[in-house]
Amino acid sequence: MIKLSRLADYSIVLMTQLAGRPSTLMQAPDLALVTGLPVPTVAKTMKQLVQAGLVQSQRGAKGGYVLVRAATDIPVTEIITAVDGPIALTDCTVDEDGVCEIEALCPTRTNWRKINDAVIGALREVTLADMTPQMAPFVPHRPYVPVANAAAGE
Amino acid sequence: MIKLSRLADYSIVLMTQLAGRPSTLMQAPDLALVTGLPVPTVAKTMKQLVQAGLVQSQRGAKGGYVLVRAATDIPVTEIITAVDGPIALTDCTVDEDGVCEIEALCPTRTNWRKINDAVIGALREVTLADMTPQMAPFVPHRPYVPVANAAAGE
DNA sequence: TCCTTTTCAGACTAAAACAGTCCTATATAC
DNA sequence: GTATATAGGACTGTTTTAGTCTGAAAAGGA
Repeated sequence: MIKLSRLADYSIVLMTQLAGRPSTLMQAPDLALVTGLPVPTVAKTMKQLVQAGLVQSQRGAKGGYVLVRAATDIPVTEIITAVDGPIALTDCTVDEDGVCEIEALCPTRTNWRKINDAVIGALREVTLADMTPQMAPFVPHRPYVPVANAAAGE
Repeated sequence: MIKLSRLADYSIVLMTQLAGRPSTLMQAPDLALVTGLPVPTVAKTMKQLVQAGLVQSQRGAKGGYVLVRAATDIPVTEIITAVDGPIALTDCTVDEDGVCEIEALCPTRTNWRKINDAVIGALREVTLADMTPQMAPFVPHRPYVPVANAAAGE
């Protein structure tokens, strides 16, 4: 079914949120609120994006996340790779010298690489900016209420 | 990591074997021998290729499998789809009307479809013939020995 | 300086997807 | 009629993945 992981999907959505509000520090709970994703999942994903150097983080009070580069400079391949690892349709295409145990019987290896490159090429054409259409004008201040209190308040 | 399933990979390998010996009836054990794959796995994969109409099967003694069309007429997408189902990078791209629960918050859906089409386009360029380079000239008659006997023979 | 807020790092658990195997039924050739 | 092959489906074990949780580190403000 050739699909990318759900986390990679999330990461694109999160990145578009950051892209829609350039130079605005957004915190994990904010992003969770805006995207509808659970906070821990957002945190986990953002972690990976920071490590990949796509997002800059600021710790501590008034912390949050910002894009490092402009959205037009970020191909979606880079986001996907950051979360899912290198794009490789088959195991053959991962290493130069195949670890493929049936390599001798698999004359299609070089052709796989061609296909792989074609897919990567198709993905590299698209930037984060292309994925960021109309966007809500600003970050709503979040009416964040701890669950326990919220339940008690009802 | 955007990868196709191992079964899809196998199916390409198996198809190239059939493509290399046009109009030759090959049996599951033969294909297993040539590819190095276990027989049950070959059988399972061939089953799906037959159902997809890519391969014709003949039951009974002297049975086996043949390609229905010429290798040049079979895009790899079709093989992959037969085994893995439709190519869909995200769940968004599967249906027309999204079943996506965060659809309202996901303005990237149409853009995903563009990316998806780009990938499919890249894959459609490649036919089975492109994946079938040099091939062993004929089907070796198989020196098939049941495992038990083989062990006893050693 | 201390306390609060927020990210960082890693481990852990549960669930889903997948590969692979096996058994029985059906069709064909001799 | 018997031997040989595929067809169809169910089943199991493994791997991958999603998601959660806990403690540590860093920054801001009182």
